[in-house]
Amino acid sequence: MEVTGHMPAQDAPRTRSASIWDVARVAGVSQQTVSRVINGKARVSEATRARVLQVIAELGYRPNRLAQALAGGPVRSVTVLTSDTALYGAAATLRGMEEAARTAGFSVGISVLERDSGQADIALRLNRPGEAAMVIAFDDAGVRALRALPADVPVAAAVERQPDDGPDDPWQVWLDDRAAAAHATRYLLGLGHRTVHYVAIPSSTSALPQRTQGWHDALHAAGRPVPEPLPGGWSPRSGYLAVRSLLADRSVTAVLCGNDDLALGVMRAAREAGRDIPGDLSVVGFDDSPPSAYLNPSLTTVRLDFEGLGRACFGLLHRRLDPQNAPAVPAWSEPELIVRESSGPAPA
Amino acid sequence: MEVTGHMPAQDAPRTRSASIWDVARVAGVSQQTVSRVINGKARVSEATRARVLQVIAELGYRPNRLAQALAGGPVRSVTVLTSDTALYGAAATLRGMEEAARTAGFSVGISVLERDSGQADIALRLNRPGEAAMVIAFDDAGVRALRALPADVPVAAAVERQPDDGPDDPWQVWLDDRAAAAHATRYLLGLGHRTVHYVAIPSSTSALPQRTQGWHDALHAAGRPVPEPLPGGWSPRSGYLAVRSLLADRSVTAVLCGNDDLALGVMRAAREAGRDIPGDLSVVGFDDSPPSAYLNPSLTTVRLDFEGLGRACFGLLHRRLDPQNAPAVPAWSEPELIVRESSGPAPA
DNA sequence: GACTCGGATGTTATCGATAACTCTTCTCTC
DNA sequence: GAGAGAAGAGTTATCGATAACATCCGAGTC
Repeated sequence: MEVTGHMPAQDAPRTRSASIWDVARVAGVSQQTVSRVINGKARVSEATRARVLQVIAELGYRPNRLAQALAGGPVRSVTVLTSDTALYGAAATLRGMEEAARTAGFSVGISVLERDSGQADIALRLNRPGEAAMVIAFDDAGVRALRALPADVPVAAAVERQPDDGPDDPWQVWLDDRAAAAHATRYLLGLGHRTVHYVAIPSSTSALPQRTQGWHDALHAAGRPVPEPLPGGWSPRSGYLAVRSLLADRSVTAVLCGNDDLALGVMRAAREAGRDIPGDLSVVGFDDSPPSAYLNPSLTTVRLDFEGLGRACFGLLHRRLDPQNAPAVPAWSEPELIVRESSGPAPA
Repeated sequence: MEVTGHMPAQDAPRTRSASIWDVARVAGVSQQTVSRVINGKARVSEATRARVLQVIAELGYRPNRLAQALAGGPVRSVTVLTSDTALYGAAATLRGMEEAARTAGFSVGISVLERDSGQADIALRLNRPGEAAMVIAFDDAGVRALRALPADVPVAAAVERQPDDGPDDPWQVWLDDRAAAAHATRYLLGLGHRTVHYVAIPSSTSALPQRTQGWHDALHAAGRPVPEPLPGGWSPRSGYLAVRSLLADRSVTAVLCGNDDLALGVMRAAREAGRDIPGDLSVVGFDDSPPSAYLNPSLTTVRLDFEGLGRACFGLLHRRLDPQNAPAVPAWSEPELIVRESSGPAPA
């Protein structure tokens, strides 16, 4: 049997909670007045407001969000579209979004994008046409979802790439991982490494990803040889496979990885190849995921403020939905290189 | 043809997507008939059904979930209440729940419980009174939320503890980590360790947690000394702090940890204490979180099927909501000890 | 042929809210 | 003192669906 709401009042359990009508009846006013009190939009006399608020408290009344939304009330719910939440970046961004949204009184929906999810069903993931959405578009699936969203959906997105081509989309936030990658690369060069190899995460665009670009620029600017980037996936295993054959070459002394998981795989490959870290080989990751400080050796990595990014993304959406009242978009931290044990001077 | 009553506005903006009325008008039937076709509950002639379906396709009509829910339609949305999703167990369970729910056509809401969130506001996290919920109750906050939910909320929960006291709640799923902890303990004893120390995760109940219990039982049954469990938190740091002073004692040769993060901290403490793993000290974790296979040394741990648990939890909820049509609750895997490099024979 | 029966549909009420409009009162000008 | 404004509160329409009830009509029964 399905759960229905159309129960006759007689034998309905008393559990059904108070509606705006109940409040109105008890308070001796019209339900519209109750609505006014709730929303604080229109003017209500102080006496009436107090009475209504008291009745609301007594009855434990709480507005039905569905009804509010249906009636065209202010948007108070967001759906987050994200791909694989097993990845640290996406998961942390989601946490930031959820926290900010919840704090602002929004309810948060979540819908995970399959790698092969078609564009057609994206809109179906929203509870109603025009519902607000946030997209975590760090990978291809996310970017496609963002593109596939109908134009009438108010959306804000956390994206991987700094859009330096095409018109700026004011409803996007990103981390400057291009500068961060360049910084990490210069750090390694500064330790005396002749060049730096790079294991890349999958790109979300056809263009050169920002991290790859930053790494490339730094090498180029320093006049160092630029090796071919090694294509990796998201997992430790893919990092392991990407560098396994490379590490036999002792001239490879520094590896920058597109994320910490790749670095984990690279460190294992190094162990198996008999390379000492950081004596023989320096490894630097990206993300500063929770385990990285406790790895053996602990991982030098670029800390990325995904949670802050997520909060900012919601802040942006909030302003888009309600420019008048939404608070300023919170700032998030710049990427920061965290130096730990896995990196050191180039071998003599 | 004349339609009375709920006639949609003539001059509605074109941007608004099709409603059931639009479909009805184009198909030349009443909106109730469209509703019948959508829900397939009542009988509709084959010709009419075909025509309506065609119009639905043409107009790209999709039912508004909010309106359906408000009108008392079948429940098609769930809110997941969970505490800190930064923890692997909760995050993986959430993934399983989301996947299963999405596959079944449910929309998924998520609300993260703060450590100190009061009981009063739990019901406020649901979009309407009586909305379905799932609770990830692996810790104290989750358990309290589960208790605080009003009785009229259809809920299923993933809990930490096997309820062997009190009446069985048929709407709960759990992993048998008691048996798993016992198994892991026996494994270590079998390697020749005199006893096994245990670093505990925080308890979700006042009673002895299942993992602690299983560890205790195994030691007791083998007639070994039972050391005091070491209270840990959830983080690597807490594991590090919990055992730092202990490891000076060379008679401590085996440590079982309540989760992999604790194990990570324990391994670092061991490194600093100059203890070799697994030569001097065996470390076993719990969860089989993604990095554990790539740690140095790779971590022996108990694999827990959190995703399967999450899927099962949704399956249970689905059956609760719709006993007639919901598919069978999917099975999930038993805990399994994954032996890797971090454990070995007791030192001579 | 009147009557019942049940399948196929249409009509109306309802869910719980908001928006737009209306209706009273007062107060303030001139 | 009459009309303009504005505050405070009520009425009605509407959002997009489902449930309950009403209606229509052809087939079978006696």
